Amino acid sequence: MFLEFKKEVEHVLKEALKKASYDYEELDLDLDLEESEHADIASRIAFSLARTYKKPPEIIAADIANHLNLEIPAENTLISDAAAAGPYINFYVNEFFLHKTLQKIKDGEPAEEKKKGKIIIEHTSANPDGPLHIGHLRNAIIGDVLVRVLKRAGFDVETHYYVNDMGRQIAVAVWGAERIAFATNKKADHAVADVYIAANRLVEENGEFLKDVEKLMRKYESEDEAAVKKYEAVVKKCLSGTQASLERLNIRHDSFVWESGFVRGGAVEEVMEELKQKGNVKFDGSALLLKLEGIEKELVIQRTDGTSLYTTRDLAYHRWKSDRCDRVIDVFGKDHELVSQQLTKALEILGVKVPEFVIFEFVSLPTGSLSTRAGRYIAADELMEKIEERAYEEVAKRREDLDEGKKHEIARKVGIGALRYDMVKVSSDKHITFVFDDALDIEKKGAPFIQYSHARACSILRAAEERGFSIADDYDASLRKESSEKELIKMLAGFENIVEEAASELKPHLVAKYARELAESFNLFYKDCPVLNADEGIRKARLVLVDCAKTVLSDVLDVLGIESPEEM
RNA sequence: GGGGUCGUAGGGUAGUGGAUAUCCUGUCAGGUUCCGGACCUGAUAACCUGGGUUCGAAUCCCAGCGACUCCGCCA
Repeated sequence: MFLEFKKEVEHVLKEALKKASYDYEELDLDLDLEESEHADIASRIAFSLARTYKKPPEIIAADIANHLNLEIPAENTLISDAAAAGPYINFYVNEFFLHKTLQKIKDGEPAEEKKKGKIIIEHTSANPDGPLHIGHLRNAIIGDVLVRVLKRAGFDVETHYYVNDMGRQIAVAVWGAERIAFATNKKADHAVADVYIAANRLVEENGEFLKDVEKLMRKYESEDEAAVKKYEAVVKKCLSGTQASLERLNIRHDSFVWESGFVRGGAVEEVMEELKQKGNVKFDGSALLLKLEGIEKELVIQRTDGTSLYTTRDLAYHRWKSDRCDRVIDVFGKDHELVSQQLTKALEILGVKVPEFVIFEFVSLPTGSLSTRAGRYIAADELMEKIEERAYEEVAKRREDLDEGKKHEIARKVGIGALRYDMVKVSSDKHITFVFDDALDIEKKGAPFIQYSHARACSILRAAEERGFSIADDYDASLRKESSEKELIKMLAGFENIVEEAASELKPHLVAKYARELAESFNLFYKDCPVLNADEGIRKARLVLVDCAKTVLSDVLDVLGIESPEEM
């Protein structure tokens, strides 16, 4: 509803500017509208007019305000009032706006198809040689929230997990599996990691083994049947574990795309040939280098022995993706920033539409940066386990009345929710230090705070039903007088706007911030405004509001990939 | 050495040119005859330094300092 309000403000303001003879169009000036704590929307245009018309902005603002025509019948406008406040022109919503906002939420999503095109988004894509750790978790959760935001904003979204099955690391793991048995009592990805780490040690100790590994890699690249079977067994085993972890986090990918497919299908070969023709390439011995504009270092696209490299294979993958959608989005760690630039330049040479990158900064531990080798990492599974345990303690403390199954279910929703919220609430270009105890501290104003508001709303609605109160449309909106109920409705009206913003700027943390503010707003309303104990008229009006708040709280949590428990 | 990102109360964090800088946490002081206190209210306390652009800078530019990171015929 906020967007409709903004449109009307634009219209009314433009009319006033014309009447007051300000040539904003000629001057190519923006109306400079912003949300503000002083008004529902404010315009700062007087500042920019001040220069041209050589008058103080306060005078101009007052002048424009005097020319505003707000004599519109109440059912045709969303504006109640507008006035100059110093150099600003402030606009306020009316009762009809509040009423329409609730009605729209109650009626649900309009059936109109708002197809905005197809997006392929790649995220997580961890090497299949071990379990996910907290670094991957940030990638996965940022990626998943972005997917949900974009879907909600009307895009057709397909999610990819790119499987790096051609690297040396995987080869070591596969080689290791030939001689070391997988532990049978461990989750699949953890069992693979054990073998990989043990194999790594062997290879480091004995140079002969390294040759075996390289032989295996060549066999795999040339599609040797036995090698392919061995690879598939190990990679699929590991991925099954990864998928289980992601599932637990409420994350699912639409498809897993194997890197090797692009080598085997000849796509990599094609890319290299085309780059030779279109790009500025040169040989260094028999290795092939590609000069990229604006990047100091040449990109090696073919090894001396003629085999392909990761980057080349990634180019083939991106071309393939690009043919299948309107926009390509990659969620990459900060360490891939240079790679992303190289990718972009090389794709431009190939005439392929370039991807958009969401780069997130690193996660480190208080003891230093993450390092699988040094054993400085926290496995995602371990973290989820611990946080659910912690959540269970909290639930058990508060809800002795519930049975075990119910308590565990709530603990799972609260624990995973807290984890997900923690990972998206911070802007992705911010480096974060992961402190285990802080993450486990569920008391902070994170997901549980928002879930609690939702549970409260549910609780009121449940009690209303028990007492036989119905949620009806025939309420009297004029009985709504408390500022906290009006503020809450305005917050509800802003939801779609926030989704749009998060989608266009690819900033998932905006949604997290909004969710918290909405919950805050609901809690203030809850404090100020009795619902069930109010007089019938007021009760009716407030029940509708509670119902709508519940809907939006649950919607925003869903966009964050967090479940909304009805009680907790 | 070269490039990039970041620097906001004791710790963490929002805010990409405009009104009194957001929120959490910490510390201190309060609040429930009422629908769930995982809640609410108040106090405390911050824009790294130095220049510049601008009517106006946390925000843009330059320099410095600090943190992290990238600069493989690895992935």
